[in-house]
Amino acid sequence: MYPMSEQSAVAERSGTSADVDPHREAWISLTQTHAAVTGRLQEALTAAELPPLPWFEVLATLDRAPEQRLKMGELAEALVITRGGLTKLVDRLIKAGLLERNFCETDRRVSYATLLPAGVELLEEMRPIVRAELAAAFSAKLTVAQADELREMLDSVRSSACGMS
Amino acid sequence: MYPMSEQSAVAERSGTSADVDPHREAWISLTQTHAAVTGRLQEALTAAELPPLPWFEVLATLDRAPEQRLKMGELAEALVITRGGLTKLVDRLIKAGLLERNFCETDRRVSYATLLPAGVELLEEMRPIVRAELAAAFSAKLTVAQADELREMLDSVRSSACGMS
DNA sequence: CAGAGAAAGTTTGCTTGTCAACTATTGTCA
DNA sequence: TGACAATAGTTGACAAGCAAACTTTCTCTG
Repeated sequence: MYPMSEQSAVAERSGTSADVDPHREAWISLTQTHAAVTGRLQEALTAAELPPLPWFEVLATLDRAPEQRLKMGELAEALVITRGGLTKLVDRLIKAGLLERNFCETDRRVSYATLLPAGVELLEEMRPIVRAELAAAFSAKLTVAQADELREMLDSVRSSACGMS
Repeated sequence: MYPMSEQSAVAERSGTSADVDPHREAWISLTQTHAAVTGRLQEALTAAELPPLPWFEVLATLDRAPEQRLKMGELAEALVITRGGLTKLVDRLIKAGLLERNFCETDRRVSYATLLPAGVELLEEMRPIVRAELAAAFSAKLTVAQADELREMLDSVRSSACGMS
């Protein structure tokens, strides 16, 4: 990915400040890895003529939820996107017949996004592709235990990032 | 972040397939952590009335490069964005007087994005904010050694993801 | 050397998500 | 109770990035 022949030159510049901040290095890796894996997943889904990755995230998140439904706010938080963004995203999935919007009786402000059978069906179709790509990316060089360790570290960082906003 | 009171219910749904795939769990953590930290960085930069995060990434990447300049293609790859996307991004930075576009003598197809003094200046202004946010997110619960370990794991995953495209 | 093909960048059209404003409902407390 | 604040969600305008088509330049082969 990187031009390896120039890597050392890139890294050894006489920078303006004391170089190689381990946090920044870790952050760069996080960013690039996220982008790389996301790209691969997208690519695989497109190649299989399936909907884009955010659709999968919605379906998978709802599938794991208690009644296969979630408040819009909860779903937005789980996907880490804006509420406004989620409204439109859900609109698209509803238009595709995968989801349904329900309104709460006790609190008429809240609305639920509910998974429909067609959504489950599509999810089952997308899952193997996603699973295969993730397996290729993760288990190629990481054991299951390491993957778990990775997850724990990431969760630590996330909790730090979320806590003090 | 998650509604903890319902977490067990969410996790223990009688799913359609054998639940808790460690890879998927790790991937979810990766996604959410990335989004959370990115959000915090954005927020901090906006609060300081500074340009958005992608601008910092461009400046920081060029600053580390040999002559403080990079081919458009190399830069796009380092930032993991499309070349088309980078063209516009660089256009904006040039319009802001932070970068300069140079053309190669020996190969007139390539063009370089070169950091200008104003860009270095702005970078120095942004760096402490970014550094502080990353420190808050990472060093709160991770030692330096752990951060390094995290980076290594992420790099493994990235190399797997990049290798077979 | 000519011409097909590859490579580097840019441009165009479109999708997607964010931000801020807005509506509607609920909670609070004086 | 009644007004004011808080919460949930939606909407509209806008910005940012992607995909694909296109231009230019280089490379390689016959």
